[in-house]
Amino acid sequence: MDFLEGLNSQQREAVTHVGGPLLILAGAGSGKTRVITHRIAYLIHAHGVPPWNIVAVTFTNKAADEMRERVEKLLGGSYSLRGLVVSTFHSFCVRLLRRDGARLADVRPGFTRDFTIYDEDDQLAVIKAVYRHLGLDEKHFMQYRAALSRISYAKNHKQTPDDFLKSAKDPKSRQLGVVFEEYEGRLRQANALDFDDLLLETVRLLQFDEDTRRAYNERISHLLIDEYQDTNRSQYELMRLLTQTHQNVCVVGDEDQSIYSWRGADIRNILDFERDYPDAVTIRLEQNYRSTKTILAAAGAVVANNKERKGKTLWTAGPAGQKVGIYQALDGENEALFIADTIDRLISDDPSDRVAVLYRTNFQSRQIEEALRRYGRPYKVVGGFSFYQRAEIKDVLAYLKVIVSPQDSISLLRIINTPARGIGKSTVEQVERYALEHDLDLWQAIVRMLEEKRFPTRAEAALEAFRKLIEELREIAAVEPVDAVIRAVLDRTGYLATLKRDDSPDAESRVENLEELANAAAEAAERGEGIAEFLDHAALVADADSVDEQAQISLLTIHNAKGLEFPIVFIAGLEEGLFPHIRSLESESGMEEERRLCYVGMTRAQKRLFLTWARYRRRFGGGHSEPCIPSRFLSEVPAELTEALGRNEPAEVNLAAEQFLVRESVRRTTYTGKTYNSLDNIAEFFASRGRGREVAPPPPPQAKPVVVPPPAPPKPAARSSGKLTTGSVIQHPVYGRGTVVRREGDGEDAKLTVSFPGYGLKKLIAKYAGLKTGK
DNA sequence: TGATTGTTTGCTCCA
DNA sequence: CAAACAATCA
Repeated sequence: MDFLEGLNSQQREAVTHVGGPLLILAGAGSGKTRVITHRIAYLIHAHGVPPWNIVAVTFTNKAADEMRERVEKLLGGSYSLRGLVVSTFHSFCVRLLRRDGARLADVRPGFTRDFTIYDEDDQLAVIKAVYRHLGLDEKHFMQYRAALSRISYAKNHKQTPDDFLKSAKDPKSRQLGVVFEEYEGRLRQANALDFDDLLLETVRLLQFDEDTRRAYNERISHLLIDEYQDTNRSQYELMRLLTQTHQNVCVVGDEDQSIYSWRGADIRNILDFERDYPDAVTIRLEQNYRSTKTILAAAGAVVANNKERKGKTLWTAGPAGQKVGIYQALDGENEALFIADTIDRLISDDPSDRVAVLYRTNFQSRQIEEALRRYGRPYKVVGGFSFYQRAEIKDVLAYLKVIVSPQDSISLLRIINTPARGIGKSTVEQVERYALEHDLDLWQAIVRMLEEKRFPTRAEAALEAFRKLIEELREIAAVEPVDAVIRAVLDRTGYLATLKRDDSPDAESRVENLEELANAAAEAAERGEGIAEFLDHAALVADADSVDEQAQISLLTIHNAKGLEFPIVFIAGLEEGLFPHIRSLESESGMEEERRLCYVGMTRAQKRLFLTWARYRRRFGGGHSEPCIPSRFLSEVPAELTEALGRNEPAEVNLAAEQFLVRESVRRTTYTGKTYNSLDNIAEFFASRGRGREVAPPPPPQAKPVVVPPPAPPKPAARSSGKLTTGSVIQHPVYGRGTVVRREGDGEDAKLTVSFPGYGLKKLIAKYAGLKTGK
């Protein structure tokens, strides 16, 4: 096994330098994932390091899975990788706390290893409750999110509510200190940890509990940390605490790609590594294997405007490539149409090219999605509104949380009257008041109040039924696997029945989502996961984990694009106030971070890069357009590396020349219904549009629109749907060819489960999906 | 109590 | 425009 083959000399050095701290400064596209995976394989193979002595930390779960697979592949199956830990910091901490966290109770009273994880929505619910209790409101005091971010900042800087109160000078800060205090109190009472706590409490445990610390130090002989530039203070301390015995820590990062300071990432961690570990060896990877010379030079010129950096020069042996395309659109719609039109042409030329459309904020995806739909081009959106954020999913998960941890009052509040079971606002308030007075969690309060017969008869019956329900579910949970528990929740709470009674398309998709959740649970159960692990997974999945690298067109924020590469990249919305974002304009450091973000975005491109901006953009859906100033980043790209598209070169793209004409036709065809943000919903999209309406046949799919094609309407219902049986091959307007794997019902109303290569299983209603029998 | 309607207000980025 | 909240009515 030769792990050094195909590596350049710096990469080799990074792989083979063993013993002592190592800092790898890896520029964009310099093959750092490759270095890490090869290094792990090398440690195991050449140095006989047992896999269970190695811990590698990555930024996303997906990156972790991939890294593991790549190491496995490198070692060619001749080693078992049992015990090798590759995960995110957060997953690592959760596992550590669940396994060895019992003694944390000594420093965090009430803590048990069954703790719940509070995500941002839960945190918001806590803050809202605290505000309500203190008689504060968002308008006169502070926005919920602002308060949360201040609290998070304080926590990450090792401030307790007490410290905070002591250092508070003005009344507002003092008030916030009280909010902070109560926020922490409520989390403790619920035995819940927020995302900050997961890291912080692990640090505290390791500091306080010498046995655990020693055990982990002995076990971990080699620690590797990816994306080191985005670690925060607790992650840094964790690294220090875990490398006390062996100092074999290898960190890989690039200060030019630090884009998470708002999450506490501290760029000093990487800038000061050599000071923290005086015997550290530093290796620079400066050869880029990803982008063309032009793209690299353009991105480098932008980031060169930053002052806070070590400074490095990336070079590539690759071709010069085409110039960076810059397009000035009239407005957001026109920008989206330009992007869709250009993608359509590029993909028609070379279907193997994958394209990414990157943007600063999620809301920008909407218009681009609409434009792509009009061109009939399937796409995948990463992030935005994720599966686990949907109300129905959160509801069911809240039931699970309450089942596992009765103290979890936030989840309890969520489900106490969902579906409606006669426990109204006033009853809930009564319970809350009682709980507060007697220092109980809500569940305890309910039980006690029932015993003391404190409710009017109607409320009492409802609450008694609720208590029974939860207790029954708990009994089921004690013996049954997760998926069975979810089924029980869906059935016994009447949740599913309530949804099924509702015949809106919305309710229908909710049922499907729940179906999906149950499937996911069944898979988890097969892997031997319990409820707690399933919940952990749901809490720790990231948007970026859902990236589909096969997708031909991906829409995602630049943040989510970190670590990825695409042959063709568009960055949309390069306007002052949007990118750089308005909230970063005030401070120099905020500005520099935006610039790094721009650098990250640009360096995702392998062959072709387009930067677009709009002269007018609407802030809110219905409002009027506001004029925009082109982003400063556009002018930081040297003019000789760019070419203006549209306006001056109608041959290149016809849209600009016809801008106003385009707008006319766009106005007529704009779809004003619900927004859909993922490919999964496209079938539904077509379905709801086709309902009860006469529609013209769609344009031929491959037609090259000169200006803007009419929206691709759904194809008329296939008359032949009666013939569709298991095994039939059909043609879908979006997913292409697929095979029917299951059928429920007959004729036009038949529900089909179809397997589409590249998209997986999709459930379709024959009548609405616009299917044709394929050849 | 709970569903329906009316009104307001708002857009970072994310594990 | 659309979610979130408030107010109103059954």
